[in-house]
Amino acid sequence: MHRYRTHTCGALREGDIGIEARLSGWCHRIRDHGGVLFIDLRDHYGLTQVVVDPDSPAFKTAEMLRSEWVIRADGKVRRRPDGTENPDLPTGAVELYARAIEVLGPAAELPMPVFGEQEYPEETRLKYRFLDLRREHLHNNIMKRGAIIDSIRRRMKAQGFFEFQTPILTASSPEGARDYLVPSRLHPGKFYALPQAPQQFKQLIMISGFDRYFQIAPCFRDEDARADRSPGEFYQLDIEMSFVTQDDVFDAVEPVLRGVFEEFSEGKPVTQKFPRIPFGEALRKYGTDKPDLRNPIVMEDVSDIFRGSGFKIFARIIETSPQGAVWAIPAPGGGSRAFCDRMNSWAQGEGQPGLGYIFFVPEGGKVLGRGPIANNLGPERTEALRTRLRLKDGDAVFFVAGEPQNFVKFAGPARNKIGDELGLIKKDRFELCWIVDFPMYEWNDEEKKIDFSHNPFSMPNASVEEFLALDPADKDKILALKAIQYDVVCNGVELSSGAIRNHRPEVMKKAFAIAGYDESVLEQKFGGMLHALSLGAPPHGGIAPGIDRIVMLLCGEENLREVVLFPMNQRAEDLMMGAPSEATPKQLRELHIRVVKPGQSAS
RNA sequence: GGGGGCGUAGCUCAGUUGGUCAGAGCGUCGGCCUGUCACGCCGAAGGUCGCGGGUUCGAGCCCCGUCGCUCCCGCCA
Repeated sequence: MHRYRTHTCGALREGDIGIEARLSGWCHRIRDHGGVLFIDLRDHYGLTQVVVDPDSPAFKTAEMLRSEWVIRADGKVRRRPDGTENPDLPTGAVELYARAIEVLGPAAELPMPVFGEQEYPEETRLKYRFLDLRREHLHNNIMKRGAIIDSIRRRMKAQGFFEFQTPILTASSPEGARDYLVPSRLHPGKFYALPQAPQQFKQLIMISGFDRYFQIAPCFRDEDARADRSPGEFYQLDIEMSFVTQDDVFDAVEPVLRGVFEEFSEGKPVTQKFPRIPFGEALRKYGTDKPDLRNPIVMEDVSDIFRGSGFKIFARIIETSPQGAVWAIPAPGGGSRAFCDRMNSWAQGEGQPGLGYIFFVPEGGKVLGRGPIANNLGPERTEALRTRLRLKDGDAVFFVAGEPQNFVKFAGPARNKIGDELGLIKKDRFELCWIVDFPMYEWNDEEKKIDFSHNPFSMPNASVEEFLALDPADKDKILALKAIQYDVVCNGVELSSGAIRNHRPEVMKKAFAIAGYDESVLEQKFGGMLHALSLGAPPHGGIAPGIDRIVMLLCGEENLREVVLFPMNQRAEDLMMGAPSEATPKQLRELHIRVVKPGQSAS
């Protein structure tokens, strides 16, 4: 007989009745009836009930056992007595009638229980992550994560992609995040950077003559966390292809994403053909470049209705500012003063002056708009609004006004809030889309200069000749320029960003010049890359969907920590391992490093 | 760096206008219990009400500061 087990705790069935079995696992739950004692023995595979009678030689040991002790139990598999079967358990028809129990790993009193679903503070859960991971919920999430990654690999390989490994100790990459630095022992005063993404490497792999690269790649960024953004490190499905257009990238990636979502969505519908929404349209309709398409609300510009109207606040905004506009957020079913007032106070809580509204009620066979805006706007214009937005009695419409570039930051959340409050969001589905035609540049109003809008390594959507001919002074033309860059969005979560790369050194130099960077800056920071591009680079492009976010969505979680094995807390600390920690003087000496803490003097 | 929310037993939380307000459930420990599977019953331990200061005859409750957790903004694909 094996030292520890003949079966796992999820294995025994009716067909095993009568055999001698040996199980090892954790004491999940112990029920002591004085005479007879039940132990739910748990391992990775499942749960089996172990029964110990007073006349069993194991009884004395069994009485000492506590939750989460690791034991080995030997005995005969027998049918549970009539009426005591547990249909909720795959092993529920049988039990192990214990003859011998060996304690393999006793447990001190637990800081948090494994049994049960009681919520525990994040801090405790992270410090004792191994206990939390024993719990069914997290355990399942992590296993699902592994299965999702397996599926992604399988799908990528089936499409002719090949997995490469890229360095972890490297130099800074083109993304704009803060780097994690690693001091060099051999080169005093010099540092490696951990890759923010294998961006330059994957491009170099294409320049090296390979094709269809992918990697489940660790990425390191020293930036602050969010619920959907891990501090420090995360994983991307990093992809790059040569001789491709944007359509080729979409054709390669869309089936992988759709396939993996369908495989793990547990029956929830998944978008079959991802719509392609231009960046500008996304802002206009949804107020964000990562729209949640489960929310049916589509905003509309209704400036013309307010222009010169009796509602002076909006009329004046449209008159006085060349960009001034009024957008309508239709709210089907929101047609009550109580709801509109509630949204108004929500807006004020968000730091807005308020959220204007009209709500529609039936009166004398007609539908009338109510509220201060309707009163000032007059019945004709109110009716024009209502028909344009296809609203009926019992509905409402909210307004955001000002310059769109300023109010979209509020309009998007308002659309989400209204959709959420009114129950309009079709949960239980995965709505994916591409966001395309990102602007290449944007205006930096603080520094009064043109900046890269996103990744400076994207190809501008113009011919080489056109682009090189751009006059840096022609601000409007430059700001109207699009990059061949795209995002994938699912349920309002940005999964990924990608681009056709700028593989022409002269275009790259021009692109940086427009953003005000001297050629020497480019040479200094990306000289290696530039040089590589000048020695025969294929047109290439790719994308890098966030693995953690995909898993989070498919597990139905709101926080990445629920799908990462050993996550750090929001302040980028590993409470279990105690990272970061101070280095010893010897380590620092070898690295030629002297630590100056905030408030200390360098001397 | 900034803003919001939270902080009472190991955990989840209650605690009224400032006046028996140091409480419940779960967990832990002890006792009883031969068919439970959220076992049941009895009992016990467990608290600087995050910390510091202030107002008050009196503070878990009000005020100021501070720390921690969390969500968001900045930042970041």
